[in-house]
Amino acid sequence: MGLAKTEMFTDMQNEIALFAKVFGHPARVAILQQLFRIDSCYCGDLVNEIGLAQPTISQHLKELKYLGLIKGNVEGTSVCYCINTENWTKMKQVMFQFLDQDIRQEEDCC
Amino acid sequence: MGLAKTEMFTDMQNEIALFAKVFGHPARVAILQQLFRIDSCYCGDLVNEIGLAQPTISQHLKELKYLGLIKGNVEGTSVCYCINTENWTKMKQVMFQFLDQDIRQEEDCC
DNA sequence: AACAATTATCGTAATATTGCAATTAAGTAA
DNA sequence: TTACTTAATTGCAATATTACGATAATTGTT
Repeated sequence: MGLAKTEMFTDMQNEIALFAKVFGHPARVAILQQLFRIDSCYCGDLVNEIGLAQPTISQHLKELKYLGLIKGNVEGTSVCYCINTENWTKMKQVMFQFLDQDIRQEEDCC
Repeated sequence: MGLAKTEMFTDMQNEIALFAKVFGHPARVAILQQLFRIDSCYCGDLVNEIGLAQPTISQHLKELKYLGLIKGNVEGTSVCYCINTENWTKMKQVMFQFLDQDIRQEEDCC
């Protein structure tokens, strides 16, 4: 199939999966780390830094933008990308709630 | 292609992506939530609870087990699955470090 | 206008993922 | 042994993802 049956799951479960999926490729992880690290965040800089072809980087940026985790600001012929800190914080709350499920559990059940 | 060029990225970036990828499907999110929630965690219970076919659940369990996030204990003809709390904690440290990159950043850069 | 620089989009090939029917494997019970 | 229960594996079809060459779109420059 290759198609997740999203209608079987809760909105929260689907939201967690969507955020996780976008982090599920090392190029997007690298892009985000780079955006956090540097001030100048032009698309071309990311292409040079990461080493994938320009259309590939552009495609990854599109996915990150679609989820609202980054913003793109046109500056002349370049586009300055950066983290959307407000949405990043919201995403963190969702992911932390999921990852912190173990706070009460002390032992493995089997 | 469909093939991530993992050799271009750091071990940490690939590790983050691997963990994230396994959370990138709502069925696996649901399985993990169920394992945290209930004590009896037989494979059959998960099949009934989640509503996907048994081979599909079994396949998702295999991926979670491969990453060390769950353990499977054979009990007669059943298999009792549960969270591997030690590895879950280690995974959390990796993911938290990635997600918490914004703690110093106050404003969007553009 | 013509050209250059930068990024987005399109099209396509290769690979990965998802889901399940059918089957197999492994244990239990009669 | 035979029958039953439960879970893993196999095989396959449908869809998704990744990567990039070619091209288009946009803006700036001369």
